[in-house]
Amino acid sequence: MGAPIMISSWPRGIAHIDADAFFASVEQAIHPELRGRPVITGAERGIVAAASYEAKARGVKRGVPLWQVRRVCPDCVVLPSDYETYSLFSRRMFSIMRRFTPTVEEYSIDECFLDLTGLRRMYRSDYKGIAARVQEAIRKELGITVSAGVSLSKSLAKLCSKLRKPAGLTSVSGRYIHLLLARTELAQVWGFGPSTVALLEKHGIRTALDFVSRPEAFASKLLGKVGRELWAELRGECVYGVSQDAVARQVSISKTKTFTPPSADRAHVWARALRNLESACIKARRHGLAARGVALFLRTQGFDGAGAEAKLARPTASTNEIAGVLRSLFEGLFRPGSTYRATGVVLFDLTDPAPAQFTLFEDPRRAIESERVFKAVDEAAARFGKHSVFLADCAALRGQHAGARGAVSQRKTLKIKGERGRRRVGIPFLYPRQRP
DNA sequence: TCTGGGGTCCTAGGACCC
DNA sequence: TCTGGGGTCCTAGGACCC
Repeated sequence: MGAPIMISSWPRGIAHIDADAFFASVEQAIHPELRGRPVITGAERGIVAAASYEAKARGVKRGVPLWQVRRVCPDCVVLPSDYETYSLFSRRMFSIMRRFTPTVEEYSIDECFLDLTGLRRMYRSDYKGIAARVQEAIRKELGITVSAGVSLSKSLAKLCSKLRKPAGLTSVSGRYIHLLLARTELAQVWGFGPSTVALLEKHGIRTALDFVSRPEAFASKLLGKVGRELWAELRGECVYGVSQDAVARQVSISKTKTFTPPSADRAHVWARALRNLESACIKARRHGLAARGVALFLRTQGFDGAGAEAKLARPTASTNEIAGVLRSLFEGLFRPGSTYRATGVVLFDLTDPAPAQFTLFEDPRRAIESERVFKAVDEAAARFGKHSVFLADCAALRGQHAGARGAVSQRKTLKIKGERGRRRVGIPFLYPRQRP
């Protein structure tokens, strides 16, 4: 028995659109011979990134190692992920939706929110009908299906879109919210992770309806801001707006790589870190961004992670400029005798590149030169493949001498913080996993 | 048999400043 | 030197999401 649900007086129409098995669906759209067959992507990583519905029907799940896939589904077509193509499809999908409403928030490569509020008259249709037309347009034009949920808030719309997949369409109006919530387990709520679920269960809460039936003060006190917001959202109050901006501003860029076999060799581990830095810088330059800080993580064979970060003298995306700082971080973290299995580099405090702002100590000609060099590197990479041009230290990866280290200079204003600390943005796997 | 990466945001507590 | 109050900024750590 739920408490009556209050709804806001403004009748919102929020839709959540979620592509079905997106990567796999795109592959099937492009390669008709794959339609109807079990297809998965993720060959390059050794785990399932996406599984087509045919594969799912055979028991293949996201995230499982490929050797397991071969066991349960030997005739599965295993493809490497082709992100360029997927993001192309993604952009086309979003632009189709923008024909229906300008208020499209791109939440991830295969998901978005639409604000349909106020459009019913124009389309001579209820919100559900508009969503159906969006679905149809995408199916016709791109050859993939999407599932849609329509309700009064983002959180509710997201629950709805999950209800029927693939190609499902579910709309829940204020009057029926309690029915939806009664059958919604806590873990299905967007924003409730394992910790929160465990906490709520200790208070005898099992379903989303149990949660919203408690007083607001309870949610607020137990879970803080997020708890209060979700409490309202689930009751049909639109707390999270649908952002108009095409893309949210990126805050950090990280590159992490596990390598096998693990290594205790200083030059090798350093070369790995440097390669991560190169990848991160390439991405930053591609997005026209510069970093004000860099962090390095080393992960040992056990579950230890050590990380450190430093501020940069000025915002930059030049591998050469950052390499010196990274080297210092590396020297502070690397423990001889330890065996490492992964390195991670994070560029953070991203900003627009600041042209021609130099510190007293550096040579402007050199910085400009460096910029030109990396422009050329990016062009070479575009033509010959990523890492076709690489810093001399990376030669360690190719079994050559790691000479020419003088090519990277040390920053004078280096500050190292949080040494030994486990820190920061984006690399959760470097942290020890919680024992259940 | 332990499965990879790539991200964002919130909060508590300390440092520092009136 | 002790005693209080109040505010801001930064950091480390958590939690979650795709």
